[in-house]
Formats: sequence, C-alpha cells, structure tokens
Amino acid sequence: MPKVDDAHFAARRRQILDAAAACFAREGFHRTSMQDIVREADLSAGLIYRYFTGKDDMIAAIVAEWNERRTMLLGADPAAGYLEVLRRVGDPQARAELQLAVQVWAETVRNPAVREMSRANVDRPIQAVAPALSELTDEPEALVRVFIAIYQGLVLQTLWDDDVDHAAYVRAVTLLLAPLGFAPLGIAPSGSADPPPAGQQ
Amino acid sequence: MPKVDDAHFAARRRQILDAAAACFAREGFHRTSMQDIVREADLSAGLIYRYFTGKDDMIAAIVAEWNERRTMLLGADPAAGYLEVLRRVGDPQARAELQLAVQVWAETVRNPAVREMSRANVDRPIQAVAPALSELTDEPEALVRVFIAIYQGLVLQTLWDDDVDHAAYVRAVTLLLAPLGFAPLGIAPSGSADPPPAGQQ
Amino acid sequence: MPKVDDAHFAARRRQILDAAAACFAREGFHRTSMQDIVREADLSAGLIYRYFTGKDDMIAAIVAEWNERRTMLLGADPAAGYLEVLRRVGDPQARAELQLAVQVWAETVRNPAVREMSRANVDRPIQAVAPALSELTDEPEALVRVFIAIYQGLVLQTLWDDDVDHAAYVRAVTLLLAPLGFAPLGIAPSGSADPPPAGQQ
Amino acid sequence: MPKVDDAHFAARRRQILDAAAACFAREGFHRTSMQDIVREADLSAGLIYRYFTGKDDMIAAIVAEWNERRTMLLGADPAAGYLEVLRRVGDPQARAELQLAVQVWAETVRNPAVREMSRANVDRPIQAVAPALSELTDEPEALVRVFIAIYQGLVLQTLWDDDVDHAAYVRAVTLLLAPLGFAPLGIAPSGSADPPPAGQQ
DNA sequence: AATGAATGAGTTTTCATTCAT
DNA sequence: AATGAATGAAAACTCATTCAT
Repeated sequence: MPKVDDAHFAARRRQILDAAAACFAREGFHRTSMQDIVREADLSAGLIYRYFTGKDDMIAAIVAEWNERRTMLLGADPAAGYLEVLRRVGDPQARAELQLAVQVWAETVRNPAVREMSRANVDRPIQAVAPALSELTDEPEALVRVFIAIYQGLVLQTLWDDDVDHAAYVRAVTLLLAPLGFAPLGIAPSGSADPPPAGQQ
Repeated sequence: MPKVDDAHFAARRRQILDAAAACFAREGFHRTSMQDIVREADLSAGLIYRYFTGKDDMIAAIVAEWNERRTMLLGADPAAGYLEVLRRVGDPQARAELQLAVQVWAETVRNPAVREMSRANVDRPIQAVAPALSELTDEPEALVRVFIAIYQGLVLQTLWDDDVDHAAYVRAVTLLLAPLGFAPLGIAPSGSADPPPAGQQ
Repeated sequence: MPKVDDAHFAARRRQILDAAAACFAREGFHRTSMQDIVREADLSAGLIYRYFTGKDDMIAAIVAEWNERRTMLLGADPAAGYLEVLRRVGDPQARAELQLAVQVWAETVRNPAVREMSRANVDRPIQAVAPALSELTDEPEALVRVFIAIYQGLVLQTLWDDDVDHAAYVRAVTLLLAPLGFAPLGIAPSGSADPPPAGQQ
Repeated sequence: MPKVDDAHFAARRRQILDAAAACFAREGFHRTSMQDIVREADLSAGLIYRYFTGKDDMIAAIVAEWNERRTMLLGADPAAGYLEVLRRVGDPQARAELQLAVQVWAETVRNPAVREMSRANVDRPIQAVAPALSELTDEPEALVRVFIAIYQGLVLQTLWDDDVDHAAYVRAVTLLLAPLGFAPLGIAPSGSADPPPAGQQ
C-alpha cells in the first residue's frame, strides 16, 4: 500500500479517536486498555502507534478536539451558545459525551495539559462574557463562573439520574437570571413560575 | 474478639482508607496501584486483603465514607450546611477532598454502586429542601439541582484555577438568590455574614 | 512468606544472574528475552524485577561481577595472574565465560557504563605492572597493552576454533617475552625454541 | 535485465548495506531494527526485502563483505598488510569499522556461518605466513595467532580508550619481534617509518 | 495477625515482515 | 520497481492477589 492520501489519514485518525472516545466514555481513561481501543476500532495494535505516541497522546487529542467543538459552539454568541450547550445535556444521544466530560475532569487532577485545556474552557467565556455583565455586578467573573457551574453540575446530575427534568432545570435557571434583566443571554422566564417582579431591572 | 481488638481493627482500617484516599486523590482510582497504597500506609501488601476484598471494595468504602461525611454536613440544616460546604471548597486544606470528589464523579460512570451513592447525595437534599421552596416555584426540585450544580462546578473550577475568588463566587450566588427572598438558606445578597439589609441593594 | 534472610536473597540473586549469564553467553544480550531468563532461572517474570530494574541492570551487574573476579585474579600477583588467566582460556569449562566476554565487548560500543568497566580492566593492570617494566622499555604502557591484547585475541580465536593449541600459544608468548628477560612474569621459554640467554633470571 | 539495471541493483544493494553497517556499528545487530536501517538508507521498508530475505541475510552479507575487504588487505603480502591493518586501527576514520568488527565477533558465538567466516580470517593468514616462520619456531601457527591477537586486542582497547598511543603500541610490538629477526614482516625495532636495516632478510 | 516473596495474567509498546496499490 | 500502511506476534515490564511462614 503506497502512501495514502490525507483524507484516508484523517479518516483513520477519526476511526481511532472515535473508538478511543467510546471506550474512555464507558470505562474511563485508565480502565481502558490499548487492546480495548484496538478491538473497538477493529484494527491492529501496531497501527495505533502510527497515529498516536501512546494513550496520553490520545487523551490530549480527544480533549483538544472537545475543546475546539466547545469553543465553536460558544464562539459566535456565547449567550445563545450557553443555552444550546445546556439543552444538549438533556439529549440522550449526548450521553457518551457527558461521560467523557467527567472522565476529562478527573484527568485534570493529574494531567497538567488536560487541566490547562479545561481551565481555558472556563477562562474563555469569562473573557468573552464578563464585560457585558459589568453593568449587573462589579464581580462579573464570578457570575460567569456560576453559569458555568450550573452547566457542569447538570452534566453530573444527568449522568446519575435519567429522570432529571431538563426543561425544568432550564426554567429554574431562567428564574434565577430573570431578575438580573438578563436580556443579553436571551433568557426569559417563559415556561414556568411567576413572571419576574415588575420594576426590577 | 475483645474490645481492644475492635479498636485495633478500626484503627488499621482507618490507616488503610486514609492512605488509599490520599493516593486516589492524587492519581485517581485506576492509576493508583495497590503497591502505592501499601507504601503510603506503610504496611504489608497481604494485610490489606484482610480488611478489603480488593481495590473495588476500597473504592466503595471510601465513597461510602465520603457520602456519610457529606450527609452529616448537610444533615441537620441543609440550608446552613450548603453554605458551609460551599465555603469549604475555598479552603486550601480541602484540596485533596475536592480531587477525590472528582475521581468519585468519574467512577460513577462505570460503577453503579458509586453512582447510586452519588445520586443519593443529590436526592437527599432535594427531598429535604424542595418542600420549603415550593412557595417560590412550582418546580422546587430543579431549583435545588441548580444549587447543587453551583457547588459541583465550583469544585471543578477551584481545582483548575488557584485564583478563583470564592468570596466573590458566594456573593454572585447570593446576588442570584436574593430576588427569590431566599431567607431559608440563610443567604443574603450583601457581603456574606451580615443579615440581609431590608429593602435590598 | 515473611521477609527472607540475606542468604536467601543472595541465593536468588545468584540464581537469576547465573541464568541470565547462561542466556547471554548463548545468545547475546539483545537476543535474550526476559522470558528466556525467566525460563532458564525457572521462576516468575515478576520476581526478576524485585532484583533488577531491567535487562540493562542485569548486564551491568554481570559485568561488574566479572570485573571483580578478574581484578581478584590479577590482584595479588599480576604476572602470575596473567598466566593463570591465559591458561584458563584453554579450559573447555570456561567456554561460556569466553562467550560472555565477547558479548560484553560488543556491548561496550553502545553502553558507556559497560565500556568504562571494560576499560578499567585494562587500565588497572597498566597501573599495576607498567612501573615494573620501565627498565625494559620507556613505553611500558604499550607493552602491557600488548600482553592484554594477546589474551583478548586468544579468547576470540578459541571461540572460533576448538583446535587451538593453547600450550603452543603460551609457548609462543614466552618465546616473544624471553628476550626481554621477563622474569617478573615468571615466564620462561620452557617447552620451545631457544633457551633464555644465560644470566637472565 | 539490461546492464543499467544491474548497476542500479548493485547501487541499491550498496546503499542498503552501507546503511545497515552504519546502524550495526552503532547499536549492534540486535538492537538495530529494520526501521532503523530503512531510515538510515532513506528508502522504504518493503524494498529491503527484495534485496535481502531478512535481517540475518543482511548480517551475513555484511560480514562476508567485511571479510573480503580484510582478505584483500592481507592478500598480496600478509606481512606488509599486517602492519597496514595494525596502523589502520589508529585511524579515527576507521572507528565505525572497529565497532562493526566487535559486533561481528559477538555474532560468531551464535551464528555458525559468521563464525566460520571469522575463523577463516584467522586460518588464511596462518596458512599463508606460518611456513615462513618455521625457521624461527617449530610452532609457527601459534606465533601467527599471537600476531592476530595483537591486532584484535588493539581493536578493543582502541574502542575503550581514545588516548591509546598507537605508535607506541606498534613500537612495543616491534620490540617483541626484533629478537626474532623478524624481517619477513617488515618490522624493525627502530622507530617505525625507517626502512629495515640492511643485512636483514 | 502480619509479612512480603512469589505468581502469572495483563499492560503498553515495538518489530520484522507482508502485500495492495 | 517501489511504497508504506497494515499486521500480529512478541518484547519489556506491571499489577492485583495469594500464601507459606
């Protein structure tokens, strides 16, 4: 087989990363053996090492890819993106992704590279959104952190309980945000509870 | 077995669990070898198996213990306990505990027993607190979930960034909760310790 | 099994080193797998790593031991020792040792630690014997080097030809050395050629 | 196959053998991977197998070639050639060749074909030179063996010590040979470059 | 009760070799 | 003729667990 074109190379890489991500999401990084990935990807052990130097390299690649996707989702309009991300958590199809996210979080503890990437995923929104919040509070960074936490916690709770009511969760979030007059996020207390007290900005 | 032996047994168990928890917090469950624990506990490899049937048993024991502590902290007065727990996240001494929490979260994905315990940690506050919130919203469960998420996300962000301003975070939380007139949690929108000023802002 | 006494430890180490040396002598360092050694020593793979960090560690230990033996042989009386060493080459029982020596020589090329040890095996005799030769030549170091080469070459040639006549070889050496009046080495042209010039001790 | 292809074939073979020899000299036969050779030769993995059946085949080819060169060097006039070979050891440019020689020596232990070739390298000079020495000793074979050993040992010692004084070594050799009136080898006890004093045969 | 030596299956990774293109 | 992607067996090394003492 002569040198294969870039498309093939990319497809193989995809195949490996997808297999790895599936395994990692299921069993975690360190309960997944290279053999597991080889089996899942249905190719030979040796081939993997032409694409990645080892498991850590694959972890890094997966986290980096994940970050890119996240950045793109939030990129254009962080406010709208945030809601989109929040809603996606409730999508049963996204379950593997949530599982993977939690594995990544655990990996941040011992893997500085992964930690930095995850941290960047928090810092970027802070940089992007905090200025717009400075009218509401003089500590806008903390407020963005709370938003992000609200997402992160939802991921965990969704994994632990199939019956989490995501619509209600989003409504509860809007209930909290409405009093801030949080138009920038496009959030309005539509589906639930009382309308925000009049007179509050 | 006389009383002394019970005490001895308990002390040994403690010694092992503490060593294991330290290792797990540092490296995660599945990067920690039994040898690591043996070394940390400074006892013999064989002895561990008289106290635990294997690594999974130790994980279960540690998660169970961790949950007990959590339950106790929140037990009496979940509202007051919540703030206490939130503040503890900022304590540099608690770092290992945060790291361990994240490892437990990752373990919930593949370990049903651990998942059930973690889920119970969410369900219990919901049972305890939701009724008190039903005046504020007709979906109080979701609101409690948000509170818990706010804690969970803070844990992650604290692990990723040494410079998280925990006081500001708590203030941001109070800022969100204030409009709800959230006296039950003892949260007030001012600095932190003061009682909520009448009239707000 | 509780901690075992030093004698047992030493015996195990011996067992491993002997097995390794046998394999190395037969197949060379890098054609010998750890499994080969495990099989030869008739113990488990894991155990080896309680005694040596890896194959390089075993190579180093074997070379070090070999050097010690060599040093001792030459130690007291280098001249007599030299002849003894030379004669040992002809002993069929020593064949494995010769084979091992050649493997060590090959290893010196890429392994600095082994190279230094082998070099020391040349430098030591030079330091010890050269002074005594300074009456015969003003370049005694070179003369010692020649003696050593005469040994090294004999090792090679013995490995290649079962019919090398070692006695004749030793006589040829004495034939060369006799004119130097080389009493210090205790060598006398007994079996061959001309008798040493009269008056020489 | 037209003539051009033969030339091309030979050139490719050269390219592979040179690359292999360089690798082997550096790391030894069994620490050199086919990939190493492929990289050094800058061609494809598959191609090698159109020229050699495998690594052992390449080793055999390299040893055979090496022996040819040696034979040629000594061929015409073993006596003159010997000194030339001895001097070449001191040439820093020849280092790789020395390293390769030692690897070949190690390989003789387990590879009968290589052993036979190396043995032939000793036997040939013995056949060629011993008769001329029979005036000096009735065991001329042993004497030739000593000469060869003097060369072999010098190779080793040169590899272990950059500061070996090769000129002094040659002088020490002549010092030993002088009493034999060893004109046939062209060796004279004076410095080195001078022609042998007249009157000597 | 306690030890830690011993095991052997399992892990990651490398390698010689093949073969479709 | 030449390529280099692909393979799968084997290498080095680790690990949870057992058990004789």
